[in-house]
Amino acid sequence: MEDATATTLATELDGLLAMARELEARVGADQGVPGAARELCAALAASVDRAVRLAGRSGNAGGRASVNGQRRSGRKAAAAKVRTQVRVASMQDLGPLDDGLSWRKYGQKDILGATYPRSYFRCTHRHTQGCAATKQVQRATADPLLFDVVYHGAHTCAQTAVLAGMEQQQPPAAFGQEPQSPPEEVQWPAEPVTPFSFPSCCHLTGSYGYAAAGGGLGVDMELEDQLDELFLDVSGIF
DNA sequence: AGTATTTGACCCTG
DNA sequence: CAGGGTCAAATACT
Repeated sequence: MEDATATTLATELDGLLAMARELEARVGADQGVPGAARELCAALAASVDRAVRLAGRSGNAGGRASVNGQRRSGRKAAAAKVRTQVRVASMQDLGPLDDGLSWRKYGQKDILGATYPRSYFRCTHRHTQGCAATKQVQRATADPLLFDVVYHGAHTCAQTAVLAGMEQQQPPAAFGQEPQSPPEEVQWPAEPVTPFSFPSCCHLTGSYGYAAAGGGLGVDMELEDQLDELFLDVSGIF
């Protein structure tokens, strides 16, 4: 009975942890970020990490269920859903849309009630490494400059390993010790200062009301609430 | 030539 | 039944 819930929770936490690490990495790489923000991000990552441990991945919280050859037939436990709102200064697809990972657009749908269509992205290495991460990007109806980015699932590809690993205490020379050790390329756009394309044109938005979402995004999760608070907090510091 | 994007159709869920 | 998500073929771009 509670197995499904536990599994879902573990999956959610997994996604949270990934995002926390990413956020921490971003903040840590940015020189213009106040120390308080970094501290908060570090605390966030630590807290999430602790939560993950507390949850105990006794279930099969490894990741995706099973990749059947045909269509998905029993998508029971929803994958981790993490919503992020990002505002960009220009309508170009830079900054928040490029979170350091390789995304491939696989679809676009016009959403009822929304002015702008929703784009569907999935990890480029899905066929290569079985990375089941997907994300949806949609412009807010009210603010065309405001993007709603929803992450589904967690990255299992090499890029995520590097992304999460570079922020760990592991020395930069230990890159060859990835858990999965993919023989593929593990290289980035090679940003000297900011590994993440986070130029000075994008900011996390503090205004996080549902009014901007056009009613299309209804993620009823307590985790999201907490995320909202966290992002609000971080945004306030920025 | 290979890869990423676009676009329409199909299928599943609420 | 309507809306939303994914697939797959075609097209565009590098």
